[in-house]
Amino acid sequence: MDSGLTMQLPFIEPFDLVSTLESGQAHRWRKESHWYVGVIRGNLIKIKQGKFSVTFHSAPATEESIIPLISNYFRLEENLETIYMEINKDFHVASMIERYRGMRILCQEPWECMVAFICSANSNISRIGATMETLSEHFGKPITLDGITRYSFPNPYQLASATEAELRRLGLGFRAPYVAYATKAVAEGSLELETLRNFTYQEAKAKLMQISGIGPKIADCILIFSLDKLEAFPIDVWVRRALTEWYFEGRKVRDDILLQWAQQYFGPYAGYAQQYLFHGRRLQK
DNA sequence: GGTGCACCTGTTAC
DNA sequence: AGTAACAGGTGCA
Repeated sequence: MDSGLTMQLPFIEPFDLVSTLESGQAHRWRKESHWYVGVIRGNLIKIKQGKFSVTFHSAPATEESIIPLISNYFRLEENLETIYMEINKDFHVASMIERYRGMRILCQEPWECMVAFICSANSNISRIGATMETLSEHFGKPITLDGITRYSFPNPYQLASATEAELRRLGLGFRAPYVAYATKAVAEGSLELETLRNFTYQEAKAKLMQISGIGPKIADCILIFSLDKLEAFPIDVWVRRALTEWYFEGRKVRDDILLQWAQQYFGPYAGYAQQYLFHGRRLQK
């Protein structure tokens, strides 16, 4: 029953599965005994990290066939040590790197990532996950693995069958019209998310912010967590606290100024610095 | 061009 | 148990 495929650690060092999955990037991973269970692009995945290896099971795709997808999702080909050297500008970052060594930025499916972060506005981690699960159960397709059943995240056409009123009933609140509108834009082809990968950071961000419900913070989340823009630097309440307390002597500084400063200070991998500062500052509350 | 406030409603904090 | 404040922001006055 536990005869899954094993990946050896040397291949992916450093790697911290728990920090990666519990740092607020993805919202559908659930702990089931010693496994993390979630869905990646229509595949139900069980994954756990031992001392020397990472083990996973999958369905419907076989473990062997899904290695490239897993590798892409966790950015295993990325050299973290190089990135650490780039962003390690001071003892604040250094201590977070030391504490969460191996935490990786995920590469998620842009469409799902966009919906999740539109739903994140003025909400909380727990509720965002519940919302994503509700959408999946209502509009996705069931997938079963080792007796566990979860649902795929609905594609744009599946979710387009939901009316704004229905989304409100499912608990999206004031975000319902935003999700409905963004879904329509993707389903109709006026917003081509995958194309944004070829845009510059600024161009892609401007394009995303044309969508009602997507402001600078949510645009940056979509860009860093699904579109390979590692210079994106989402400024939420925790990052704002970390930056102003640690770098601006507690002064009140506008977000656009903070963003400009952070990208200049941390460089092309600023987004990685953001993730470590965010995670560290949020857990120390 | 910058600032302040309402927004749905589930969680969390007394 | 019951109530109030808050929550991974954004759009609009």
